[in-house]
Amino acid sequence: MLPNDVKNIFRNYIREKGLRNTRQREEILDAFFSAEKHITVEKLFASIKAKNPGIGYATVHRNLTLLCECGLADEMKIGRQKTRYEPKFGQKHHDHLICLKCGRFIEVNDNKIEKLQDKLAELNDFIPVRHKLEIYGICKDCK
Amino acid sequence: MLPNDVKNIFRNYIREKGLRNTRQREEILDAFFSAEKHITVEKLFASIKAKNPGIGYATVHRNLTLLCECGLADEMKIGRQKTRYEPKFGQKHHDHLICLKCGRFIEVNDNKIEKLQDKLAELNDFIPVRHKLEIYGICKDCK
DNA sequence: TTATTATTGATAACAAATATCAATATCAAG
DNA sequence: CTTGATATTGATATTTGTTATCAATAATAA
Repeated sequence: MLPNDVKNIFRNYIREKGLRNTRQREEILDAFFSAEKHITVEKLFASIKAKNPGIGYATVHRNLTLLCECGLADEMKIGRQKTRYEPKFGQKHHDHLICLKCGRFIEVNDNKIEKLQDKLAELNDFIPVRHKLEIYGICKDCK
Repeated sequence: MLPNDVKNIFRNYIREKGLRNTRQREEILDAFFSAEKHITVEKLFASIKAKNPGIGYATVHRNLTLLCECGLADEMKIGRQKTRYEPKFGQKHHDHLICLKCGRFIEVNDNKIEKLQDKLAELNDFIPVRHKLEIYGICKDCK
């Protein structure tokens, strides 16, 4: 079961934007937060369709976009793979170690690196807004 | 004019692989290293076509891939934009500050960050191979 | 010079993301 | 609770960027 706060953020966003809540939206929200992290539209669609064969691909896609807009998801494109979506709620920003063999994502965080990044930006007269750090390599299980 | 070393790397790679050199390949190599950095296939194609209307899109695309293979180019995908190619020769690895307003790329490097990344990987029993750091924000001209 | 075969250029095929649209569902207002 | 306006859905078409196909051509070694 997912935290009520998540549902509230979602419902409030919908209300504020003058959108409407639907059975499908709730379903997609639930499924997305229970599913594996870094999921593709295709996989999420399949998992929802298993319980509700009526669901449409476009609906899942559209609502993942909506989740990104309201800050509950992050879109990530890795190389030539299809777009993945990562649920986001409360948790701190993190970077990724990505295994070149098995494709596994490991979430990591290093405050020193973050600070140095800000310094690096400042040095270039650049106002940092967000960043993305991906380290590609071989994970411990694939060594 | 581009350094002879670049041409030699290219020609040697072609020879070693049992490929053949062509007028188009030389043209694309020249154009790529004279063009703006982080160029798309489309733009490079257009700029070559201006001088040589006979050139084909597929040829440009194929040979950018070839340049990546021989280490003279890097492919980069930013968000939902089309793939960009960055000429690479001699220069050290670098990261990018990317302006959210004008789209400008600023190349930066920080040795401390690189070292901390290696440490971070090691901490997770992960062998780093390469990485990508992109800081998105507002550049000094767009403030 | 010739034979072999890699390359080219035009275009088809492909895959993922996005747009279209008639049918349906939501929800505010009465 | 009903109703009307209109947002959403689901199926599918379209678009977009990338990659594959293939006959004609061109590069290289013998």
